[in-house]
Amino acid sequence: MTTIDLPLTPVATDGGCCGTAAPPVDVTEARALARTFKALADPTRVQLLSIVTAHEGHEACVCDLTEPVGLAQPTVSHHLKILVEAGLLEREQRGRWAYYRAVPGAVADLARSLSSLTPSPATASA
Amino acid sequence: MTTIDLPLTPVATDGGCCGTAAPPVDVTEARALARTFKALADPTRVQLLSIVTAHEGHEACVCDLTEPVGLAQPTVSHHLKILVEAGLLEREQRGRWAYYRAVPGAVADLARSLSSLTPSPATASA
DNA sequence: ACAACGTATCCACATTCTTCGATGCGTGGC
DNA sequence: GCCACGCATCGAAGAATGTGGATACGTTGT
Repeated sequence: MTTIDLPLTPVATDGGCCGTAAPPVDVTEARALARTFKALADPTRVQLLSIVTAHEGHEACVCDLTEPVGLAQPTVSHHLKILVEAGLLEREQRGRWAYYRAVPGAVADLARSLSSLTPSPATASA
Repeated sequence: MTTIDLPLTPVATDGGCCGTAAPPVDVTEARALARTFKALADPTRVQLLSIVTAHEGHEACVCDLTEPVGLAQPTVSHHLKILVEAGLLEREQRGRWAYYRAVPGAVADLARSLSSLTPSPATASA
């Protein structure tokens, strides 16, 4: 689990020799971003998210996912759990089946946060 | 180092019970995406990319990065190498120093690929 | 109640990752 | 030529992750 308690390594308000033009991301934000990226840092999970998204009604049960990724059912459940904990998928149990669905704005929000790491092509005229 | 040789698990042209509405990402594309996401799956690397981006002239040497992230120099070099191999940073050696710079379109392209995993908010009406 | 089915959890193993000290390589200054 | 400096590579230790068999849990049907 390692629920890190934020030692908060100093982000170096101003390091030393050169000076920063704009404040970089906070350490907490970096950790949050890394945790979400870690959920997508596995080919199987990228496939799962894609397959679920491409599925009819944007939802799929585990039985639909084991064959495409070619892994055992416990492994697929494990990966799905990671995606759910990352806020990328949400689980809904209907009857005997557990349907997984992509959280609507999650991926778009992640893409936005990702773009915030890079400078806007016009912001820095230098 | 397990340079996987593309066993290419079948992406299940049509799995079985439900049927897919649109073709999900290819296994090769999923692997490529996962590899790039893995480069950002560490808080230190997210910080490094952000710090380099926020730096004067969008470039920074290793000596500017060790203090902000609070890690030893070999560790920072290791993380930087991973970011370079992921195509997110590029290295340029000027004199004694190695300057790292963010590849201009890399992050934006990654954000675009990320958005391609989720259905466009207008593409899927029903 | 019992059996069958779909999923999640538990446990163990193999692989990978993160980290840093020691060291080697290339550059610049004397 | 020699030393100082910045950085990369090597090697190792500890932690985290991916994987699947065995199994428990909840639901459905008889």
